[in-house]
Amino acid sequence: MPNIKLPDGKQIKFDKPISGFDICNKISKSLSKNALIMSVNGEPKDLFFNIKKDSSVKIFTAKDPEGLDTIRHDTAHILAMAVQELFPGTQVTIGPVIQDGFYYDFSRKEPFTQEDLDKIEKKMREIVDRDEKTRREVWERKKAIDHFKKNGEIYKSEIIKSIPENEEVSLYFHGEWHDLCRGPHLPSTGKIGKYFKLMKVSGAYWRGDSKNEMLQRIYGTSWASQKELDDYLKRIEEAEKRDHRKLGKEMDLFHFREESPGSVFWHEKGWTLFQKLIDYMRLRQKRAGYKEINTPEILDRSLWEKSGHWEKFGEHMYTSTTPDEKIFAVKPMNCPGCVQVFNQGLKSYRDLPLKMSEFGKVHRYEPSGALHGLMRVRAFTQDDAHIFCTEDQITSESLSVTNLILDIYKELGFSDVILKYSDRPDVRVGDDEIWDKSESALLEAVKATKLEYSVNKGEGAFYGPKIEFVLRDAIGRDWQCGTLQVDLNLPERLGASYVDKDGSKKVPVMLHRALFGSLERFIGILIENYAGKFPFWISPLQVVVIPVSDEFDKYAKEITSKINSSGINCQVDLKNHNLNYKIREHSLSKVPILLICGKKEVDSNSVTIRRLDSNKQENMKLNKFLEKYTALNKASSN
RNA sequence: GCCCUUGUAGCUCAGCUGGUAGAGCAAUUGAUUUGUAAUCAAUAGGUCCGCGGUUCGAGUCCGUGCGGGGGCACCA
Repeated sequence: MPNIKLPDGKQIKFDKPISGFDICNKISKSLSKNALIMSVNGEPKDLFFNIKKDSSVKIFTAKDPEGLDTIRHDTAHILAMAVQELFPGTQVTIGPVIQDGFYYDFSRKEPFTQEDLDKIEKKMREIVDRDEKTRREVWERKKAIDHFKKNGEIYKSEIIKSIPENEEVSLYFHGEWHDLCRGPHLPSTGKIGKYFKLMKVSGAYWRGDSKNEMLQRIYGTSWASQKELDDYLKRIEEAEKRDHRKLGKEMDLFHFREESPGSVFWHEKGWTLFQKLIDYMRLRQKRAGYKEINTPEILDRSLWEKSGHWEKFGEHMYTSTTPDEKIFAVKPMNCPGCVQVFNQGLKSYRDLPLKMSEFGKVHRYEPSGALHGLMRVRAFTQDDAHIFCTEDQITSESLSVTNLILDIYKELGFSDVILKYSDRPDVRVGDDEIWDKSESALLEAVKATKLEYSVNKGEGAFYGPKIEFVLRDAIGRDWQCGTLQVDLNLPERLGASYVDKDGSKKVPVMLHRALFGSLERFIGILIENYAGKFPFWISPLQVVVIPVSDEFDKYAKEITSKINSSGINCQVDLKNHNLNYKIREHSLSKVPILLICGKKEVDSNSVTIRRLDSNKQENMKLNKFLEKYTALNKASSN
C-alpha cells in the first residue's frame, strides 16, 4: 500500500499499487494533461510504471528540463519510426538527446536527401497524430539479441551485447514498431507535440571511431511550444549573421583562396586589427616582465626528433627538403626554438623566472575536413610564451599568468570565463613528487581566480598538468582559448639547465602559456562576439570623414590628416555620392564614428559625430574631438 | 581523412526537361553638389572551379581532381 511523497512534502496514501497517471489524477486535471514522465526515488520512470512501495515521486512536464529532454528523446524515436516506415531495411542505431535537440544514426546504403528529410518530417507528424500508446516490455537478453539479429538490426544487437549484465533489456513499443531503449518515454506519440524540425543530415562513425562504418546521422530540434522552436530558429539565424567568414568579407578584413587552403590572406583592415592586438599584448607583456624573442620558422629535422615532435606529430608537420637533401620542418610549435634561446649562453638561478614571449607563426597540416574559416587554419600566429623557473616558482608564476590572462580577456570584452583543470594521465613522464608540486600549484592558481572550474581527471598532457581558459561570448557560446601548461619534459630533452646557488647544474621547469592561442582564431571570435561592431580602440578603421558636398573636400582632408596624426585610423570619403549613400555604406562596413562636415563645421572648426547604430548627432570642436577620442583610443588599463 | 552537399561577373544570386549566359549591387564614365542608411543615366565586365568523357551540341549529364559549406574523426 504505497505512501507517495511529493516534492512539496505532501503525502498521499494509496490502497493499491499505482501509476504516475493515478498520482496526477489525484493532484489536478491540468497535471494529468501535462505530465510527461516522473521520477520515483530519483529514478526516471514512465508514467505507467507501477509503484508498489512507499516512494517519493516527482512528476515532470514540458516545463522541466527532464520533460523537455524526454520530448526530444521521443522525437528521436518517432524519427526512427518514420524512417523505418518510409525506408524499410534501414537499420537504427542510437538516437540521443543533445543540446537543443537530438540526432539519430542510421545505417542505410542510399544517402538521405533533403526531400527525404521533408518526407520523414511529414511522416513524423502523422505518427504524432496517430497518438500511439507507448508500451514497455522487458526481454531476456538472449531473446532480444536474436530478435534484432533476425530482423537485420545488427547494430541494435551489438548495443544489447554492450549493456551491463545487471541492467535489464527493455523494449518500447508503439503499435508494431519497437526499439531497444532504456526509457523513460512519453505515454503516447501525441504527447510530443509538433514543435520539431529536422535540421540536417551528416555522416558519423559508428561508436565515434573512424575505423568503423560511417552511418547517416539526422539532426533535429524539438521543443515544448511553437514559440520556443521559433526562438531557437531565430537564434541560429542570429548566429549566422555574426559568422566571421561573412563579416570578414563584408568588412574587407581577409579572404581565403584555393592556392593555400587554411591560410589567411589578410587585407589592410584585418591586418590592422591583427597588429592592434599584438601591440596591445606587447604592452601588457612588457609590463608583466616578459622578454619578447623570435625564432626561425624552419628548423632542422634533428631538433624535432630530439623534442619528440617528429615521432608524435610528424604526419601533421610540413617539411621541406633542400636542394642538398637536408630535411627541415616548418615549426608547428614555438617551444623547441624558445628552449634553444634559453640554451644559448649560461643561465643562473638569478635569471629565473625567465619569461620569453614570442608571436610565432606556426604551420600545422590539419585534416582538410577540420578547416573552418579563421577558427581552424593551417597557419596561425600564437601569442606564445615560455616561462623557465624553478619548482618553487611554479605557484607564483601560475598565479601571475592567470591574472594576466583574465585581465586581458576582460579588456577585450570577455568577463565570463570558466577554467578547465587537467591533472596527471596514466602515461606520463616525471616522478610523482614533481607532479604533486605542479598540480597543486596550478590548482591553487585556479582557485585564486574564484571562477567556476572543472577538474578533468587524467586529461593532462603526458609532460604535465594544465589549465585551459574557456570564454563565453555575447551569444553564449564557449571558446577554449588560453592555456597554461607545466612542462616537466622538454627542457630536459633539449638539455636546458641553469646554475643553481650551490654551483650545480639543474634542469628548469618550463611553463607554456598562450592567451588567445591563435591570433587568427581569436580575431574570428572577436568578430562574432561583437558582430563586427568592435569597440572604438580595436576597430581597424575608426573614423570616416564625409563632406556634405565637394565644396568641403578641403576641410575634410585637413581634419582627416589631423585625426590620423593623433593615432586614430581615419579615412575621408570624397566619392561622388550623396550623404545618405555614404552613411549607409560606412555603417554597413561598421565604422564606429562618422564625421559629417559642411558649412556649419567649416565655419566653426568643428565636426558632427554620428556613431554607429545611432542617428543622434553631436557637434564638437575639432580640438575637443581629438582630445576625447585619443583618450578613448586605447584599452582602459593603459 | 570520411559522409552529405556545393562551386556561374568583384559581391549576392537567377539560368525549366542539354541548344555556346542573365539580374541587382559594386566598378568605370557622364550628369547631379547633395545635411544623416541606396540620385540618375550610359559603358565595360564571364576559359560558367580544373581535367577527362557522353553528345551534332555541355553552365546543365557522367567520371575525376581541387576548393567551399554542414557534420563525423582529428586538434601537440
